[in-house]
Amino acid sequence: MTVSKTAEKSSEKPGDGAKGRKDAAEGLPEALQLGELSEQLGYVLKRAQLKVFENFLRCVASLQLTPAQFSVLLLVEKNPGRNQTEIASTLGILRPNFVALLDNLESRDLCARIRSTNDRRSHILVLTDKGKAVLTRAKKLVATKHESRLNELLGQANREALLGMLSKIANEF
Amino acid sequence: MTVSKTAEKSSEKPGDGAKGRKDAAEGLPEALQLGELSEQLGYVLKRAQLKVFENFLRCVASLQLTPAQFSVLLLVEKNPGRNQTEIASTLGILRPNFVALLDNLESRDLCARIRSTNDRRSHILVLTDKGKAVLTRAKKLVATKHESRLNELLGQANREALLGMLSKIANEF
DNA sequence: CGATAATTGTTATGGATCATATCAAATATC
DNA sequence: GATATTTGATATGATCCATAACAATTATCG
Repeated sequence: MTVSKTAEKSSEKPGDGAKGRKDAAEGLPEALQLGELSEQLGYVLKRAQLKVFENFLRCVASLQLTPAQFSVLLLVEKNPGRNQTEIASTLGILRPNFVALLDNLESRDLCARIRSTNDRRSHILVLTDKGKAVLTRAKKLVATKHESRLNELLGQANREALLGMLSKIANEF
Repeated sequence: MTVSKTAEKSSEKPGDGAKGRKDAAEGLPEALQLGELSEQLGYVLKRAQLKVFENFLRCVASLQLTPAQFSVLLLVEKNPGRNQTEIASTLGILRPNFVALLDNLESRDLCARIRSTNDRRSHILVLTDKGKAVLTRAKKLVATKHESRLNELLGQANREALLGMLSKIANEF
């Protein structure tokens, strides 16, 4: 967390090598220099992602939804009748790891597995009434508390540009 | 990983609800609709971050460096003489988890722990000669193969704008 | 048709990452 | 000098990510 605090005042020299500089006597904590790190795409991307997830969790804390769970609900709502493999793979989740995630949503009566009639191997996924209601509330919370935060921070135009560039990276990098 | 691959060999169908429609006869794979998911900041951020880390690993594969290890080397080079707690905390790494990371770098003779003379509790961190050489090569690989990829994809101006917005999110969200 | 291959959901499992509690040694504080 | 704090370290658990393997079902094709 305490990362890019952007070096406030480096009045003194940073590295003291091995010979002494009494910190307690001098007082200044002396922030580190990030240097080229702040220009590294991966570094800044990861930090931003952590902050965004953290904020997301706070915003929907009342509904007890993680970003992954929210994305599953969104995708199932938009594509009702798909099976586990389809939903999981489009989210980049491996099938084995998707089982526990679904178990959780199903145990909370947000989502249901239904045996397909034309392929009795697969489980068709649908949202329950409660799942739809929770998702609706989640969308509202995310829109008003989470995504709106971006507009305040970047402005509408920049926000759209950012999403566009990130999508491009996600798809074409 | 296999997310936005736009459904290659999935011989499935879209929403068939519970009643059957034979897919094998029809043919079309019919990709899922991402819907609002593609507008979710967290979703697209995470996907982009995974792609970028993946690409980073490929680019510096010859040096066997992870993004985290690279960031440690960069920060120690820029701030020689700092101790483990300082380096770890500015990277957002908890002290206990930083130990194994450092053990690795030290075992490969890229970094060294030196007992501080004025505080014999702390370990001063410095890069070894080999560490400096490896970091120099890593920087070159990252600049020419990794970061340059962004310019090709977004252009110089957009790349800078992207980094600026991500930094803002990382610091102010 | 029937033997074989492939798919679906699942379990088991291991690795990597992340967080907390705790400890000994050294230092700071009062 | 007694107590508290800091530093690096260990142990441990949670969570996430990836692979192998399995039973049930379906597809393939000889």
